[in-house]
Amino acid sequence: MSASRTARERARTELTREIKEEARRQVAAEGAQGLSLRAVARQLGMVSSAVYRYYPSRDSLLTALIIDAYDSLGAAVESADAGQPRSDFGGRWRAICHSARDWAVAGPHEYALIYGSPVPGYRAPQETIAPASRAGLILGRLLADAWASRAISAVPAGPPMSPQLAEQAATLAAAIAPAVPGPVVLRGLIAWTQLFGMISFELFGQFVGIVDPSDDFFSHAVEQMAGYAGLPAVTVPG
Amino acid sequence: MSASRTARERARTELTREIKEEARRQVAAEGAQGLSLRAVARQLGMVSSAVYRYYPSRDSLLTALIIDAYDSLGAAVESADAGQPRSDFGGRWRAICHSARDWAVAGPHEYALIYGSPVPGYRAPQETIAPASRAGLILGRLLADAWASRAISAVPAGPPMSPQLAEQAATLAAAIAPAVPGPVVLRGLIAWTQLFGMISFELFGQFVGIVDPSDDFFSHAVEQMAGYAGLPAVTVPG
DNA sequence: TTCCGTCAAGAGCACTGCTCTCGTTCTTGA
DNA sequence: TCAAGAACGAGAGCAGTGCTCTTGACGGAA
Repeated sequence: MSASRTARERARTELTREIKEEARRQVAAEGAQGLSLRAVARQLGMVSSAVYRYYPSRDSLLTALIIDAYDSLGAAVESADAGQPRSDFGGRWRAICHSARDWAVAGPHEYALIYGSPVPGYRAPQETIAPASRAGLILGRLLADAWASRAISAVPAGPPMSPQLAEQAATLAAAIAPAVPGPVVLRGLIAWTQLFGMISFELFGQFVGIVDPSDDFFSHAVEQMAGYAGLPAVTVPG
Repeated sequence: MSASRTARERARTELTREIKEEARRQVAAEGAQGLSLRAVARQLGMVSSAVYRYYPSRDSLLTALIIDAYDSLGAAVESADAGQPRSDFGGRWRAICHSARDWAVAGPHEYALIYGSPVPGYRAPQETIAPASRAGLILGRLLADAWASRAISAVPAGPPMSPQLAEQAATLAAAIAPAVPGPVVLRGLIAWTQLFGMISFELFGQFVGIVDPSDDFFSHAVEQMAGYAGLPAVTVPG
């Protein structure tokens, strides 16, 4: 009842953390498939049923790991973005892309956890959507900054948008990049899907025998998509 | 000894096929995780150990399904491409993209099988790489046709390629799109990764609350990437 | 001190992939 | 034609899984 919690509460939060960390180790080593509650319990010197006092099911433990993974990626992207001059929009875009890829390559199983195929009967719970959008928010802020300082000025010509798509783009802009026109936001989203398509292809083996290693291709594509999204490219502005 | 095989051989190929089909049903319904050799055996009225006479392991059965999935996707893309006038390069690109997406949406679990995270300790065997490249070959042929008929003429300006990337692009061009310059092939590959990034995002729930439904966004992005890759867009040529 | 809630432990259920053995059946070569 | 041998289905069994239930001990609050 004092300022510090009771011994029981401290033990509880401590064990909850230890279980999650051991689970993360297993996922990092073997993938989500290799996560076994019994193995976690064994490693921690407890019996399997005891783990259920802390996580009601295997899925809930997996959800905790998913949230952590989203957060970890978001933090990596955030710090990469923050490491660039705020007005160097091309540099920020490159930093964002490369930090996402580096994060994924460093922990492919954790990447697969969030951007791979969803696990069996798993449905993303509500608690995951906020952390999931964290990385995307950085891109939105970059677009907003670039637009506000007129680094992106001309609304690109392109095929006309359907009313539904225009509304979706407006809603998305309002959520992550206020005042940025729909077409610009859409270009950003297209570049975003290209980025993660590329990371997935690399990590899931689709580039083997095509572009392997794919470092140079990645950098090249990031540069190309910067230009496509209206952000200044590295040397050749057009 | 006659022209037709023995009864045993016929029974064997028949049962092999039935096992695979039942397995495909299970994967389509529950995902790869839900594939159980015992359940397959039960459904076919045999004992579980008998299945091992036909597929030496669960992974080998999964590999057979993966090959079939690649082939099925390849066939869908091929027929969509063939359904367009050979010189309508924009139409062929759109048909390829939409057929790939339609195929994926119709069987999301089969899509996840080949473009999702690889299963546990699974390493893609040699037999999968040929079927895996089938869909990509169609894109290569499209690029080659478009280039040969000068529908793509100007080699796009862009950031310089590293020697390694240039060599990779040349090798790739030689394999799937002879005579097409590296930068054009690279643009095609970037558009290709964007396409599958988009399909994965849609199927794996990353578009929920962003662009949902994503039909219009998909069509829009396909159009944009057509322009990016140098293929004629639907109405606005620039 | 009493007493209730939390806890670890263990047994147990239903399931999995996979292996081994045991008869039976089909195929092939002499 | 007939026997050797390969292929086959059936069953038991092993080691592992997620999860549930009960039991008994312990800690913290009244």
